[in-house]
Amino acid sequence: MSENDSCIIRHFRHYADLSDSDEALLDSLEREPREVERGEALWQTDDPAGRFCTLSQGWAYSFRDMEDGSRQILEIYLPGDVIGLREFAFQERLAGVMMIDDGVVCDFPHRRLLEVFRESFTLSMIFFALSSQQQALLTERLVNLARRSARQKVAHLIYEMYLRLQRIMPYATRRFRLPLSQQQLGDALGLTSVHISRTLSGFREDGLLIRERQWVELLDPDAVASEAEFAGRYLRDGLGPISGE
Amino acid sequence: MSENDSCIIRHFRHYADLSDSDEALLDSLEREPREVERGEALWQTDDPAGRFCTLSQGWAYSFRDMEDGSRQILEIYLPGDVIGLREFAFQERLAGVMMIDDGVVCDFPHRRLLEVFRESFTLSMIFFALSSQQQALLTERLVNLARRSARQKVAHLIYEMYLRLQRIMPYATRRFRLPLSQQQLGDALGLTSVHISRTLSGFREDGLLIRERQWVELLDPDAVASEAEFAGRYLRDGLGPISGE
DNA sequence: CGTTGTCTTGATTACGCTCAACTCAGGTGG
DNA sequence: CCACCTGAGTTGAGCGTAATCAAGACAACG
Repeated sequence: MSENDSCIIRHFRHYADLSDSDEALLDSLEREPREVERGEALWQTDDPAGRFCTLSQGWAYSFRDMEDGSRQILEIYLPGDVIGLREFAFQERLAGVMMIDDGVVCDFPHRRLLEVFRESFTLSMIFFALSSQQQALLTERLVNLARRSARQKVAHLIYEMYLRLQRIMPYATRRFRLPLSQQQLGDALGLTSVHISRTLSGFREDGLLIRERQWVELLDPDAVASEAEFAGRYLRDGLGPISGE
Repeated sequence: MSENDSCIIRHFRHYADLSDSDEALLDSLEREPREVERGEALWQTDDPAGRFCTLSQGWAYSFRDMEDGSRQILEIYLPGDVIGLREFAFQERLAGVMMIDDGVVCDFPHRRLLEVFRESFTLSMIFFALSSQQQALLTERLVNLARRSARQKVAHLIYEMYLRLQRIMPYATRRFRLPLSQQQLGDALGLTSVHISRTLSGFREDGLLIRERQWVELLDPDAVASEAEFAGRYLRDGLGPISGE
C-alpha cells in the first residue's frame, strides 16, 4: 500500500501493526497535501475548528497571544505529528498554529476521523494514544515552565527536541538543526530573548552545547540532560493496550 | 437505567444523548466503588499504569515531585472527572494522584475501556472529547503558569474552580468551599505558600475576594475574572461532532 | 494546656525583566 | 563596490517580583 510510505503511516507503525485496510484509511487522510510557507498561519485563535492536520514536512508551533502583546508557544510539531486534536471537543480554535519552516500539510475534517473511528478499532486506539501522548508532552512542558530555572528550561527544551528528532530521523546526531529564533525559544519558555541569549552564552562557556545560527551541537548530551533534570519517561510511549487487539 | 444516576452518567449527558445500552456500559465502569481518605494516594509516579479511575465523590489532584523536594500540582479533579487518561499510551504513571478530601472512586482496567470503544461509537467520541478537553485545561494552565503574575495566577485558579463548580453543582454561589491549603495552591501555581498568603491578603484589601479557612467568597466575580484576564473558551465545550452520530 | 499545622508578617536576597546601545550577517540599490 | 538598511543576536546597568529565611499569631485537637 501507499506509493511512497507517507510520514504518518511510518509514524503510526510505531504503535501497532497496521492492516492493509488501516493503511488505506490513513492514506486517505493525506489525500490533499498542501504546501505552506514559513511564517504562514494554519489558523488563528477563535477560527472555527472543524478539521485536523497532519504535518508531512516542516516544523510548526501552536501559540496563544497574550493581552500584553507577548506570545506563548504551546507545542512544537515535527513531521508526522497530528495537529488540532486539542480542539476536537470545541467549536473554535483555542490556539493559533504557525509554520516555522516551509512545509507540507494535509488537512481533513473531523468527519473523516469519525469514519476512521467507525471502521478501525486499531486506528481508534492509536489516535486515542496520540491524544494521551500530547497530554504527556504538555504536562512535562508545564512542569518545566512552572518549576525550573532559565538554564534548566533551555536545556530541557533542547534535549527534548534532540530526543524527538532521533525518533523521526534515521541517524540524528549531536549536531542538529533547530529552526527557532531566540525570540521563539523565549516565547516557548516564558523568557525574554535577551535572557535566552545570556543563557546560551553560559552553556557555551560551560562546554555544554554550542548554538550557532540555526544549529545546535551538544558537546556533552548527558550533562545537558542532567542540567535539565531530564526524565524521559514521557517520550517513551508504551502502547501496551493496543497490542491486545 | 441506573438506580441513583451515577455521577459519570450525569457528566456524560452533557455531551450527547445516551442510549440505554450506553448508560449500561457506563454504569459497568462504576461497579466497584471504593472509599478513599483525604491524603490517600491513588497511585504514585512510576507505578504500573493499567487502569483508569472515575472520581464519584471528593476532590483529588495529580502531581509531580521535583528533585528539590517541591511538588507541582498538575490538575485538580472534581466529582465526575475521569482520572488517568494521560497514561493510556504509557506503561507507567507519569504523575501521582492524591485525594484532597475523603471521597469515592471507581477504577476499571484499560481493557474495560477498549470494550467500551468496541461497543459504543458515541461513548468513544465522548472519551476522545474528554481527552481533548483535558488537553485544553492543561494548555490554559500552562499559559497561566508561564505568562502571568502571581496575582493573576491566583485569581485565575480561583475563578476557574468557581466556573467548574458551577457546572457540576446545581446552585453554586459566590461563596464556595475550596479545600486546598495555601501550600497546595502554591504547589499548583509555582509559588511559595508565603506569597500565596500575601496575594490573598492583597485581594481582601482590594475588595476582590475573601478567603477564610477552606472557603472563598467572590465579592466581585467580574473583577476577579478581569484581574486574571480570564478567557473561558476552554471550559465551554462544544461537542459539535458527536451529535452527528 | 501544650502540641501541631496553617497562616501571617517582616527583612533580605536573587533571578530574570526592561531599556538601551552595539555588533554582525545578509540583502538591496545606487 | 560601497552605502544603507534590516533583523537577529550580544552585552551592560538598574530594577522589580517573588523567593528565602525567620519569627510570631492563630486555630484545632488531643
